[in-house]
Amino acid sequence: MDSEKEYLSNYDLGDYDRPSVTADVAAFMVSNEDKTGYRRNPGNKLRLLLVKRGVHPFKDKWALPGGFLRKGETVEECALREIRDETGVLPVSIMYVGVFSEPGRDPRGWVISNAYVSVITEESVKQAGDDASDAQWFSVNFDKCGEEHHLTLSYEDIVLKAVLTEEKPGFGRTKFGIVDSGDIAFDHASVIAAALTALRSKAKDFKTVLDFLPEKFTLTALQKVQETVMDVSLLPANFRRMVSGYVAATDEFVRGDGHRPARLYKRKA
Amino acid sequence: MDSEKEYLSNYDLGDYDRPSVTADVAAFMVSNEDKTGYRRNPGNKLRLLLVKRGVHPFKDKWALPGGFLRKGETVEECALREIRDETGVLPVSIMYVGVFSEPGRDPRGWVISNAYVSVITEESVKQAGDDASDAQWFSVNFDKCGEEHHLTLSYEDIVLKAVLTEEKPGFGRTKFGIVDSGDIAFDHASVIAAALTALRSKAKDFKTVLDFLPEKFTLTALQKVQETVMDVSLLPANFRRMVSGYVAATDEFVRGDGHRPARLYKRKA
DNA sequence: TCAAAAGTGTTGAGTCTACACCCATGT
DNA sequence: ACATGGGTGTAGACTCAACACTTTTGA
Repeated sequence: MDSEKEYLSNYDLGDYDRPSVTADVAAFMVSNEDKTGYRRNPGNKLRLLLVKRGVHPFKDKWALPGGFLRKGETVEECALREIRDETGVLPVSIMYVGVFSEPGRDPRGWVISNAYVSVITEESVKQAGDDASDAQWFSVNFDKCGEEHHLTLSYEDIVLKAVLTEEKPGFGRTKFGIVDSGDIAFDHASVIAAALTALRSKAKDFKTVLDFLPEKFTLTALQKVQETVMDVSLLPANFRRMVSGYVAATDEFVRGDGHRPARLYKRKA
Repeated sequence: MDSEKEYLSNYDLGDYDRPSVTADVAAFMVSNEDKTGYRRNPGNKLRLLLVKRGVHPFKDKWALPGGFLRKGETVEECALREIRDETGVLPVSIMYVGVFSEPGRDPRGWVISNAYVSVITEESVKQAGDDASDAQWFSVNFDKCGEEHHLTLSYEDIVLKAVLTEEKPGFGRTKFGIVDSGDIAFDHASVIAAALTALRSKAKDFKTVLDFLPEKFTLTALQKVQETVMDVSLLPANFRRMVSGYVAATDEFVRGDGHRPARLYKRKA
């Protein structure tokens, strides 16, 4: 058959040079920090999962969890597999960020990376247990100082400080150029910046914010999460009204905090 | 040196099976159709560039322009190269849509595709000339009928009708499943739907709409473009006020249309 | 003169922000 | 008693859709 012959002769994909493809995941969590005052509410911290590389290149540097795409799976399935292998939990939600294909971004050769943002609840991380000491949740700070963006990731005495520049490639999309990678492996400082920017943009929608929280939660907890992720400050009165369409009240309360008990809410159907 | 040895021995990318990577571009244009009435403004049509495949698979079917990623270029550079080769013009803007990696989406083997949306002015297309008869601008209709989405692409007597379902993969992102590909090659019906959805979402921003227009334009032309892209109807009075922050008036006017001359505007600095 | 489109003004409905205020609790 | 957070009410600012209206032209 002519069509079959031509198909096989003209479209042997083996003729072409092919890149390696990876999925890298920026997995975020909002952690309750210890109370500071004797009846103050706990502060929250935005945390990001990094793994210490055990092999070259970038041996002993910190990197986003990720790995090579396997035949028979989608890029998203690859991302989910990688994050499950690192944390033992399946993320509540996962969102595509973009593709990173600049030549030379990986010293091993021609590697293009697909970045994802993932949101994980603190609860499920605690349940899964923290077996691997080469995977840690770093607290995140990302601020704009003039033209430069400063990304600071810290875990105990480890502090990674990256300096980035914002590049507007014509369309709405924002890319980040690396001025100083701050000892973060590959171009992952740039990937983290893009992922966090995408997450902050999505976190204007309460549905995204709800993915950070367990089944039942107080409205103040919800507010603190949005404030932490987006790095803003909100008035409680207005926050409650805005969120009211997304949550349903339960008849349970949280007592014992030295003030009026807070009602627990859950996601609306 | 130990690190160098380990580097080379452990990270030979040739050990792994690798996919072929492509960039496909949904290039949109807004065309001025012939006037209907004797002093009516022209209607606009949203058009999409498709190319007729000359080889198997999907020989003689219509597909998005695109091609394989080459070593040493980014995915975006690949997309720009492909669209330039098909149209002879460089798009005003190009936006990343997403990655398509479902196994089996390409009968030639393991191929993952990166989709882009691109916006091209009618002017520049006319200048470049329409040499290749295997590349044509199809008018686009994309409507939601109950649960189904109908994508209709037509050029002269050629009509491609695809039927799609909307899949919400948890996050805000929308994916489209193919019920009937309507003789569109590969999974490009799904890619087109995703690209158009992304474009419509971006077209709420006037900066995106301005990319469809030449340097100087009337506010009514601008309004028609937004209405065409987003498939909505707007009140002129309100549109003018909303857009006023994005445009600057010139002292030129368009005369000879049987009504009051319209002032020409340009993009604001 | 008249239809068509260009362009301006205004009104009322709704939304958002900031603030004032009361409630309930554990120490 | 009182600090603390939970929770409600509301006045003023602001935004926006709808509509009324005037202007300018070519046929």
